[in-house]
Amino acid sequence: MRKGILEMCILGMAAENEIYPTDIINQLKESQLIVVEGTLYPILSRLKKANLLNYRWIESSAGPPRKYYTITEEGKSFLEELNQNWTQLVNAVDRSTKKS
Amino acid sequence: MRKGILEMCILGMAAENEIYPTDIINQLKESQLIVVEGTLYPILSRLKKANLLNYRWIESSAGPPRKYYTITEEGKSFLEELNQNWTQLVNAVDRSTKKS
DNA sequence: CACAGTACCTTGCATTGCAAAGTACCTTCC
DNA sequence: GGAAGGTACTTTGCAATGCAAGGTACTGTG
Repeated sequence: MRKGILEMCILGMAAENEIYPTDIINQLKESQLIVVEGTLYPILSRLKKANLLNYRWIESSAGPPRKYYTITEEGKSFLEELNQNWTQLVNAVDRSTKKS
Repeated sequence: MRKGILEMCILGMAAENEIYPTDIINQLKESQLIVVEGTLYPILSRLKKANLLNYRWIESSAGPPRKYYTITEEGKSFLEELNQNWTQLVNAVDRSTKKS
């Protein structure tokens, strides 16, 4: 019902820039969405397995290499769907709570 | 994280009118929030057990008696909290998706 | 080489939502 | 008055989601 909110945010980020997990967590935190590793990694694996994301290893200047994720074409259309669902949910909740 | 969206809607309804389950389902459906019995009844039991809702039996003019629910004082403050959480979530998702 | 820092991954649990099936009451109609 | 059908409430078992906690592995520094 209220499925895929985090997926939506993550796919959205990957749609804009090639991005790696720690960065995703930090960006979400900036937006006040606290997400931890144990939440994020399973989502990324799921999205990869579903062909919505791809990744490649890129070496870091300081530290171990990182998995940089990018969105696939399939991911883009799924993202649109999620965006629509989200908008509908917000509207529906709005209607249901603002009803005098 | 995105907890209590349905709870919020249901508590919100009970805060306005004494209401019974089938009515809740219908009103939510009008707002485009599809909720089925298997979802609703456990929530109502939970809210009752947590002292956020009360109910009383009222006989129907046609059919079996109904459980009419009302919100408690405790429920009202919890509802405010849920409303705040919801607003924050909407803002957070908004920030995270509309970036650049 | 030991240590600290960064990054990735897994396991097990609690919560949430749903499909499906079940129980009980009430009215209608023959 | 009893069968049928509608309304209402309830339970069970499953799938998905999010998280805490713990674990592995790579890299630079002293």
